Formats: sequence, C-alpha cells, structure tokens
Amino acid sequence: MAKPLADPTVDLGLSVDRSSPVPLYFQLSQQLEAAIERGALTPGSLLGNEIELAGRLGLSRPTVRQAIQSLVDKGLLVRRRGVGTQVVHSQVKRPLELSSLYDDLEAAGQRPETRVVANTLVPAPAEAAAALGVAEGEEVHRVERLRLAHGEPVAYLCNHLPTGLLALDDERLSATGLYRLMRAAGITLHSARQSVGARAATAVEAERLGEEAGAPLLTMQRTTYDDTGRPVEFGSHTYRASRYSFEFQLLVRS
Amino acid sequence: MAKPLADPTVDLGLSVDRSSPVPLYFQLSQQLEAAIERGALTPGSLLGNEIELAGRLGLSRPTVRQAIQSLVDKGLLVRRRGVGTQVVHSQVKRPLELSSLYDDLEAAGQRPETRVVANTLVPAPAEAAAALGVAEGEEVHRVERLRLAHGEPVAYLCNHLPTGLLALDDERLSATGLYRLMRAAGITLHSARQSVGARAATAVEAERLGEEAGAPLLTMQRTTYDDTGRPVEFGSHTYRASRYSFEFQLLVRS
DNA sequence: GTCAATTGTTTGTCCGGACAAACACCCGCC
DNA sequence: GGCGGGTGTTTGTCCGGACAAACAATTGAC
Repeated sequence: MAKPLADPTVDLGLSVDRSSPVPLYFQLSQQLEAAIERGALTPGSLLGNEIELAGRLGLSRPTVRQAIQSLVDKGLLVRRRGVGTQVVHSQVKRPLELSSLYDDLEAAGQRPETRVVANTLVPAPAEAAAALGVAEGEEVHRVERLRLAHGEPVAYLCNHLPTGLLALDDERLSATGLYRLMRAAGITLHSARQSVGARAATAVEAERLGEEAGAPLLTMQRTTYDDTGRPVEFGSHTYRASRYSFEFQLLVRS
Repeated sequence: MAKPLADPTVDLGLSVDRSSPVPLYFQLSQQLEAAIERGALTPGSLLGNEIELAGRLGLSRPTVRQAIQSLVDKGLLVRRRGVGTQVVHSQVKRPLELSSLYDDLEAAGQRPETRVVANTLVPAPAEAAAALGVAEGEEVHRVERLRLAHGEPVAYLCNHLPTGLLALDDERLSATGLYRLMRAAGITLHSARQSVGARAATAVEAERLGEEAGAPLLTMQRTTYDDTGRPVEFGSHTYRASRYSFEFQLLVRS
C-alpha cells in the first residue's frame, strides 16, 4: 500500500499543454527525459504506474504508454510486468547517432576546420558507383577534404555524391560539415552502412596527415541513405589513429 | 483510383493465428519482414493503407500500426502522410546488433575457435573497475582469449566481469562466445558503449597475433550493460587489421 | 521452518472510434 | 499554359475500455 514516491507529478513538475501543436506524448517524454537528465528521477526509482500517471496528467493510458515507450527505446527506462517502470541505473548518454565528424569535434570543443582539396565532377569509380547505385563511369561529385582540429590534421575525407542533389561550393564545404549541408538542402538522413578498419599509412597518406609512413590509420567507408532508402553519399575516410577514435553506444533490439 | 497492387494479402500470404500465444502485431511484422526479405515486396512498392489492411486481416488499425511501426523502426519501411507506407529501396541488412565476434565469424562461414589464455580472479584494474562500477582492487573475473578463424589468429580478447554473475569454466569459454554464455545464464544484454580505434602493435601483441611488431591493429573497448543498466562486462580487444573490420548499420533516431 | 498456492499489482496486447495534419491530385481560373 | 485552390486519401494523434500475462508478496498447508 505504501507508495515509494509521494507524487511524482508535483515533484517533477510534469504537465502538458493541450494548446501546443507538439504532440502530448512527446511533451511528456521530453519532460521525463529532462527529469532523468537532471537527476530528479534517480536510477532505479519507480515511475508510478501508468494508470495513475495518466489520471494525474489528464491523459489517456495509450498516450502515456507512447511517451514511456519512446524512452524505453532510447534505453533510459525499463519496464517490468508486475513491478513497474524504472529508470535505468547507468550513465547512458545518447544511444548513438549517425555521427558527423565536424559536429563531434565541435561538440568536444576542438575547433574544427576544413580544407577543400578537390571538388570536381568525375566518372564514378567502380566502388562509388556500386555504393550509390549508379552506372560505373556516370558523372558524380567528388569531394576531398582535410579536416583539422586545433590546426592539426585529424582526417582525410574523400566523398562521392550523386549529381543533382546538392549545390557544393568550396565556401560552404569549408564552413561546415557535409551532413549539415545535406540537411539544409532538405535531405533527411536516415541510415548508414559503415565499415571500420585499420591499415598502415602509405607515403602519400602519411604526408597528407602529418604522420610517418607506416603509421596506423583508422579507416572508415560509409554509404549514407536518406529516408526513402536512396543512397546519397559514399565516403572513404582515413583518420589519424593517434588523434581520433570512434565512440558510440549500441542498443540491442529485441 | 487504380491500385498498384491487386490484393497484397493474397499475394503475400498474410494471415494471423489468433490461437497462437505470439502477439498478433508480431506475427504480422514478421510476415511482412519475410516478404520484404524474399523480394515479394519490392523496394518502393506501396503497402496499401492501414484501414484496408486491418480489414482484410481482421485486425484493428492500432494492431496493424504497431506491426508497421516496428518495421519502420528497423528501417525497412517508410511512412508518408497522404502517400502511404513504402518499402525502403536499399539493400538494408540488419540495423545493427550488439555484435558478437564469435557469432559474426560463424555466420560468415569462418570456423571460429577460441583458446583460453587466462581465466582467473584478479583485483580490478582502475579502468575495469570504473567501467564495471566496482571499487578498484575488488575481485573480478579476468578472461583472456585468442580467437581464431580457419586456424589463423584474428583477435586477442581481454574481458573483465563482476563476480557472482556467471560460472566461467574454460571448457564452455572454448566452445562458444561470451555473449552466448551470458544469455544462457539469464542475463539480458541491452546496450553497450564502444570505442574503436587503431594503434601499432607492440612486440608482445604482435607475437600473440602472428603479426610483425608495428603492424596496425584495430582496437575496441566495450562496456556492456544488461536490461537494468547494470554493467556486466568490460572488454579490451585487439584485432588484426589485415583480417578483420567492423561492419555495421546505423539508424538516425528522429 | 519451508514450500506451494493464492492474491494483487502492473505492464502487455487488442479493440473501435474520432479528429487533425500532410500530401497528391485534379480542376478551374487567369 | 501556368498557377492557385479545393478535394480526397493516408497517416498522425488521442481517447476509453477490456482482458491476458507476468511478477511479487502474502498466506496457508505441511
């Protein structure tokens, strides 16, 4: 009979605005996420059952469930039948996004810079053609960039893109990341297929990145798709292993 | 007015079994996924609207929506208001799972083998203690293994695990992967935090893997959490870059 | 004291309906 | 011919309810 929490609605300042165009379930999930983020909901604590929560907020149970489910999908909450919904007790950050090197560096406080080495139209090489789903030799954009942080080279990025998708001028390429340009052009990025490996740097690669020949490089090849499943970008990147590593969080989908 | 598909229900052999304990939405989503997998639903093709589909199957719209939504989450389908639900036209495999090296090798037809190099209790080193959330110096399991494919070394795996979770005997460790053992012990793996990088092999590392000193190695550090957010494993792995690379698919969470 | 059955709580699944918002398409106007 | 508005289709959101399944805790029997 004794409830572990007095009234979470009050403590957490949960409330919804029915006049807002933001969906109710989304308002709720954001508030819950914020509460978890700032520690108002401590790891392991119960959330109170769905019926009560719905009643207190003046929402229906399906709406509350939708809000909770989205947080479960993000890995912030765990539900157990007969027990309730608990906050996961781990230092989960973000469940993994399609990371942009530029944004990552910027978020880390490293001042990212981009030097455009090449920006031309070329006949598609076999590998790029296969990834982009165009005929070999068909014209595609080719962009080669050197990415720096604090004035030091971090990565050499070579990308191929289908024509007609995007206006690519050196100025904009220098100012920001490719993904931001694509999003700004109305392309909704959706998924990507990646392959991450390592190899020793060739003399040319080493010189570009300021390493010794034979130094270990982290390599990534990535094909990115928009929300219709159309390939929009194929990238071959090499990173200085001494200056960069990939960090990400995986969720098991059940 | 003209429908692109005559009656998908018939063509795809969709049907649900109400006497089965398997949830209806899950039955439907599995059948749809199978139809996409085997090409019965071609990329770009419409799925027919939700109301009709529900009517034909004798299900309610929410149930059909739940089935479709799960496939949208997996990146197999795209929904557009006023248009309908389409099959994504790309060669999407699986959206990325918490990959097990053993399972990956086995699925690729490489015959994986494991040699247990060490399997002891040790005081937790600082890094492992921090990852597992235990005090430094507290006793933890330490397992070192060499993973081979076709008799050739592929990776050197060093893992730390909390005590009391799992019975770790050399025999079982040799026969299968660590993740399978954990699942078999009733641990539900949920998420993992990974860091992938590269570095040159030290003399010791090179010797273990049959490489030259200085050869590029792919490194991974991973902390795995169960469904309650409790850390259950911390691994430091080194892979022969010449023989292995990580392949995975990322989804952008909207 | 220990084990098994019962009971209560909570989430899981499913239904039927209603209205809103976004998009594609067609038609009429200019 | 081009453009704008109207119309219809489809998904998005939300409601209220009902029953089933899983789990924990208590109760009862041995």
